[in-house]
Amino acid sequence: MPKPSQTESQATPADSAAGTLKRKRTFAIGELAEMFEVTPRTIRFYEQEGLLSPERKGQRRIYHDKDRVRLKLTLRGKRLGFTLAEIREVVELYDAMPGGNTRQLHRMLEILAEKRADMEQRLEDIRLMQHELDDVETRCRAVLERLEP
Amino acid sequence: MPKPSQTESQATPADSAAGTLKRKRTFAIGELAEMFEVTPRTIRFYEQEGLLSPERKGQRRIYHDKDRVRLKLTLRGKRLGFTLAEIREVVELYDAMPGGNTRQLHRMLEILAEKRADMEQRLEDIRLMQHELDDVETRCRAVLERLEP
DNA sequence: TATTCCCTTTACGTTAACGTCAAGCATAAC
DNA sequence: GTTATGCTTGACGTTAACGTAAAGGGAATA
Repeated sequence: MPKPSQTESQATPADSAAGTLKRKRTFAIGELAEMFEVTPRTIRFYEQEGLLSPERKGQRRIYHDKDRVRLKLTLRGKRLGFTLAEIREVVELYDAMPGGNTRQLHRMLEILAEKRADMEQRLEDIRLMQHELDDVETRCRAVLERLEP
Repeated sequence: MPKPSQTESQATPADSAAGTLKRKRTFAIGELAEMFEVTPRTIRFYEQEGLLSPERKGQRRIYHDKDRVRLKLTLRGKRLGFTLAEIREVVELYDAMPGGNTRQLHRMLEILAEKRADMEQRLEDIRLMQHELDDVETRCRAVLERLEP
C-alpha cells in the first residue's frame, strides 16, 4: 500500500452560508481528484467500470455530492482490499434497492453478511498484526539497548 | 478478495507424543500449500521474491516450522493489503536484526511506526465500513418489510 | 519393470488497476 | 484574437501476483 494517507481534506465548509443551501456545490473532475489524492484518470476509470455516473454539461463531467460520497466509499472499499468488481456489485444492488425485487434484496443481505464476516476476519488479522508489531519492536529496542548507552 | 477464509487447519497435533519433540516436523511444498489453501506456485513465487528460503534436500524443498510461520505472516500481510515488496523489506530487516547495525534497527522502528499508523487507518476504515453495512442492511430490511408480509 | 505421484525448472500468459502519451475542444484570461 | 488552462476521448504501456503448460527427475508402489 503506497498511499495509506487519505482523509479527504475538509474543503471550505463555507457552503451553509445562511441556511440550508447545500444542493449547490458541484465539482470538476480535477477538484475531486485533488480532494482524494487520486488522478482524474482513476476517476474516469471508475466511471468506465460502472462505479460512477456523473452528470454531463456538454462534454464535461459534473460531480455532485452524491458522486463525491460514492467515490469516497469506493476508495475506502479499495483500501479494505475489495476489488472494483466487488464494489460495483454492491453499488448496483444499492442503486436498484428502492424499486428492487425480493430476490435482489435477499442477494443484497447475503452480500452484506459476507462483507460483515470479512470485516471480522480483517479485525482479527489487524489484532494479530499489531501484536506482531509490538513483539518485533520490543526485540528491536532490546538490541538497540545493548548497542547504545 | 476472492478467498477471505484461511485459518490454517490445525493439522494433527500428534507430534508432541511423549515430551517436547517438536523440532522434527517438516513439510513438502504440497503439504504447506494445502495447509494455507494456496498453490505450490504461490509458495515458489514467494521464495523467488525473497520471502522464503527453505532448505533443500537434493532438489526438493523442505519447509521447517520457521518457514511455515513466515508463510503465515506473509499471507496475513497480504490479506491486510501489503505488497510482497513491503513484506519483504520487513522480513529482510527482521533477519538482519540480531547482528544488525544501528541504522538498520532505527529503520526498522521507523517502518514499525508506519505499519502501526497504517493499522489504525485500517481499523477506522473497518469501523466506518461496518456502519455502512449496518445502514444498508437496515434500509434493505425496511424495503423487504414493505414487500413481504 | 512399469506406472503413479509429487516434485523440479523454464517460460510464456493473464488480470486488475491504473499510467502515459496524443490530439483535440472550449472557455477564461490576457 | 490568441494564449493558457483544464477538460475530453482514444489507445497503448505497465506492474504485481500469480496461472498454466511443457518437459523431465526420482522414489515408491503395483
